[in-house]
Amino acid sequence: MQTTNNPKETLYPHVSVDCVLLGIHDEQLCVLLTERRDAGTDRTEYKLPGSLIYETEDLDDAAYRILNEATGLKRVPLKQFRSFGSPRRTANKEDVLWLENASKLKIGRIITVAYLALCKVKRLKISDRYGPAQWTPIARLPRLPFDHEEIIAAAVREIRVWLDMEPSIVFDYLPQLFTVSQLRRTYEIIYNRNIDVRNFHKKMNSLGYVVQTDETEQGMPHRSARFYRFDKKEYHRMRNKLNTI
Amino acid sequence: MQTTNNPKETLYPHVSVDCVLLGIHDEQLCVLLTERRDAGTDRTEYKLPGSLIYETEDLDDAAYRILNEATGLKRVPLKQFRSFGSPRRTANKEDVLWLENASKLKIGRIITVAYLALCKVKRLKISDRYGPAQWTPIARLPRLPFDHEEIIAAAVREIRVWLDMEPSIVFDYLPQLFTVSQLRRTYEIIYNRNIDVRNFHKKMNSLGYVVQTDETEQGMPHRSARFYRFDKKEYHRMRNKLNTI
DNA sequence: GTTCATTATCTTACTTCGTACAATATCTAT
DNA sequence: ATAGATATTGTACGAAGTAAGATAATGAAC
Repeated sequence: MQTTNNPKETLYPHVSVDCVLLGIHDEQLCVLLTERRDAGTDRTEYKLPGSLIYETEDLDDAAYRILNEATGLKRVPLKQFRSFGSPRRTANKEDVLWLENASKLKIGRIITVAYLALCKVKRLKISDRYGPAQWTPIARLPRLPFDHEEIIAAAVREIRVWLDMEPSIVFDYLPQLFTVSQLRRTYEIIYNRNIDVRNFHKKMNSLGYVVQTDETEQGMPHRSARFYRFDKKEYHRMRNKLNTI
Repeated sequence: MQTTNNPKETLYPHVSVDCVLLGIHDEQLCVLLTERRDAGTDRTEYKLPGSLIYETEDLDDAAYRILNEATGLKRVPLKQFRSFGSPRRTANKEDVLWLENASKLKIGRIITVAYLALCKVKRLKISDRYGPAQWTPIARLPRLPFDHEEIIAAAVREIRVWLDMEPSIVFDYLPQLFTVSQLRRTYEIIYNRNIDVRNFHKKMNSLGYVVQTDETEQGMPHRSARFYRFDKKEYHRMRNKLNTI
């Protein structure tokens, strides 16, 4: 491990960015965890995808870099939602050793800026930086390093507020054409509560930016459902109108 | 200025906390700015109260320290609302020079975690750390260092969202006993729009946690207004009930 | 091909909340 | 007593959320 003889260095906190990438798999809200490659032990451990920021990198840029390294995606809406900087974050020596090993830096303390996204990944990429990634239900998280469990809990609370204020993020997540059921199930899983089918229909029709198509879902063992699409132009038109009042 | 010979040091970003302390003065939303003590020039310049975090200090603790240093207050609700870390924050050499002078550190880059509060200050304290502080209308800000103007703009947007979700913060700001007009004017100034007097009355009465007292405002050149008080217990009872649904 | 299970879609009634809007009451100063 | 100022109060409408029943379409089972 590379260290330095200058004891002053530990004065400076390190700054990292962690991404809480949420998705739905097997009807469950999941978070993308990456394998922590630890030469020392043979246990498989997981962590949030994240990294120390580069020397001249904006926080948002670091978040998009991490998103891309972990998933291959580029244009998913990412939201900064909180920074975590308790000195006790690095209380666990094992976590610090791992990070020093990975970063080749002497680590005294780390402040992390946490980002959040709702994203779909077709094939999980095995990136250069991270080991294999895995979608893990938030209800069944393994033990995680640092305060990653707290960060994930905060992200789950936050995405509900975000979705309330910016409904478009759910359409980045869904396919171009989707049924009312798909949209409703997505909401149900994110908010972890049941939504009345009929009222949801009415609500969706009243929005104005979710529009019918002529296509229907085929091959289902019941009445086929109509496909809808998200009208991005209309959405932004309505949103601008709101902001000018 | 104390520097170091180790060029590696510039690798590490510095981390600071800045506080956007909002208050109302002369019917205007104001932010508390502290004088930037700059030996070099004789201009008076202002900045947000803030400081580099101490070596083993939590972010929230740093924010409360800064609040206390700038105002003498201790228990005001403070909310972390965003971190700012663009490398261009330190594009202005003058700002960097000032900070290096003040901190006795070589500054390459600073990431700042911004906090927000609504607070009333009886007498502005002249702290050891800061020069004289001043309440400045957000509509008439002077030129500010770094990206402090952007931070303040974000804080003003944020406090409206915060107040929507946590109405209690406005009662920490008002006196124990307040009139409907005082409450309404506070809202009007924070949201920068007029609110119908009658509808506001009705709304306030429906809340349940704003209760009448028998006292009235005296010495006004018009009909005396009734004093109300904030029922903290009832507020938290209702809030807990909401969370369990 | 009739029935059944299942989901989709449409509808209606009720409640809650926000909003628009004007007259009367009370206090001080003169 | 009057003027000037602010406090207090009620009603009607429409929008949006909620609860709940009826009908439609489809594949599967028989």
